[in-house]
Amino acid sequence: MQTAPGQRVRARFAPSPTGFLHVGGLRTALYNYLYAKKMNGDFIVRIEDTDQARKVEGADKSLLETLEMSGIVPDESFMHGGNFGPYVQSERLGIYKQYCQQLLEQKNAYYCFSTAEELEENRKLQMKQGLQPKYNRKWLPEEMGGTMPESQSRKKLEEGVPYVVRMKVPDYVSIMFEDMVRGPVEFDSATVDDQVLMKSDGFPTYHFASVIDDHLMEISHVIRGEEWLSSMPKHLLLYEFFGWEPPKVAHLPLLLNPDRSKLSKRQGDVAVEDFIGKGYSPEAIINFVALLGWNEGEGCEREVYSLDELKERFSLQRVGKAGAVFNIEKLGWLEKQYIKARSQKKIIGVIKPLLLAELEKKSTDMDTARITRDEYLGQVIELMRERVSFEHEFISFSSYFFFDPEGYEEKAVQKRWVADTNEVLGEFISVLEETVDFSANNLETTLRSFVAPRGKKPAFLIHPVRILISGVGFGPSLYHMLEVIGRETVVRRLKKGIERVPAPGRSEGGISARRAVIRD
RNA sequence: GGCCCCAUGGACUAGUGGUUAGGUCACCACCCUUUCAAGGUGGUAGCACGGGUUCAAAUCCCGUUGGGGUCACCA
Repeated sequence: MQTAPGQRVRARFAPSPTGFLHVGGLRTALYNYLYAKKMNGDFIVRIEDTDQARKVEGADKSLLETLEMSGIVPDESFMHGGNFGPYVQSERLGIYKQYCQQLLEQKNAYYCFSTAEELEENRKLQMKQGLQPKYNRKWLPEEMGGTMPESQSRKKLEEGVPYVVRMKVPDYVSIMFEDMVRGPVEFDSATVDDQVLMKSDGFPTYHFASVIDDHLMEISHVIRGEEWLSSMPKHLLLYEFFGWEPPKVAHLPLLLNPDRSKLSKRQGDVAVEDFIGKGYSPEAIINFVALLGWNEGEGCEREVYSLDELKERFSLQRVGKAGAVFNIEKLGWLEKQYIKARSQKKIIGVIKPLLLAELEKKSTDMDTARITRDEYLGQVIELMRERVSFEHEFISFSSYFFFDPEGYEEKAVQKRWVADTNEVLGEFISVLEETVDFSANNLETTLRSFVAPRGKKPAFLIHPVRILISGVGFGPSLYHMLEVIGRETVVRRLKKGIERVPAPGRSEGGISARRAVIRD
């Protein structure tokens, strides 16, 4: 995809600041960014805040922050309001007004004084007749072929009657263009309504402002969601009115809900921040979203990409046409891949603050004389990294590395305890107390040689020990777990545990009595 | 409803006239194993339908069906 020499690729992401960035927006931003970077071009962000009613305070800032956190950084920003930031349409009102005037003079646009009621009535009537609702041209000024005398129009203007400016769409013109992902697309201008360009509050509509800005900002490629495809004719007509060359366009397939409708809140989380909050990392989200509609093709079986790798490999030709369901199953898998690949140092950086906060709340068993906190954390991470999907699970799933278990998982106890379990366990505790070499290796030998003469299998002890130490029936290799936790804590927990979990049959109440004890 | 877009297993997709239709997630089984994972091996499951064109169609054309988008002084 070569561009003419001297014609720099410039792509843009143009969100409206009405809330948090959602994943569809993130993907649009990402594709724009990737394409620009791939082509050695510029990526810019433009805030489209022309709807004063829907504008949300601070949304622009949060949008930018989320993008930045994901590694998508605009190439241009400029000083306004005392800060550097992206282009903002509400600060460019004069420009739109000026171009609107030009269209008015060229008679490509006209004043429209119709009231909301009139428009509504007209719409209803047309719908009733089975027609596509469109502006009724009978209301046009006389000189534009309508019925409103010029004098009346001028009078209303002078009197300050509210008005909007509409573009005059020519009749029956075929509008064709080449979409970079969809190929040739054709519309008939007869199906295009006289779009409002300037609203009565003096703000431009999206269609008008974005065309002007794309031209003024020398945007070479407009990459946006498919929901904009049907407004292409309006935009193309505007370019023609101004005599400007339109940018190349690519309409991206939509991101879908599980029911295949356009991705929306209601059916689950859509804000990027929601996913971040749940523990998904920006890298995984970017990776995931990049693959929703794009792939390398040619038998490439790769699934994990960093942002830099995407920058290198992305291309618009490899963007698909069909909508893609945003299904988080695969995102979870990706997150796990990233955790496995992440450096220990980086994980410690994230979970150490979490851990310290936890340690504030409860007293810990961590023997800081024996080992430093970071070393200890490092060992825990090493043991747990294959078993967690999120960084925060390092804390929640391995709390027993830091605190005594608060109880013992009932199901596991029932499954692993038999009549003489506690008896054998008691003897084994004494052995552990005497064990100097508390390494995983030696612990394994010790346990095996302890159990063999008693006619038991290692599992006979392994499971109960695990449960008394951790409270749960799953976790890393027992021997390694014991080594990390350390002898003192191990022995203490076992001694305490053996009192709390009586062997079956010993207590009168059987299972229910045991339950009571366990919940103690 | 008008206009526009789309159509490979449950999800994401490879495939551009000749393939036993490939990969990833999920799912199932087995192996490994002290649990849970991870890993390994294998498996269930797909070209929406109907016509053409062609020696040959998932692939090209037409139609049907299905899905989606859009028809605001919202973007």
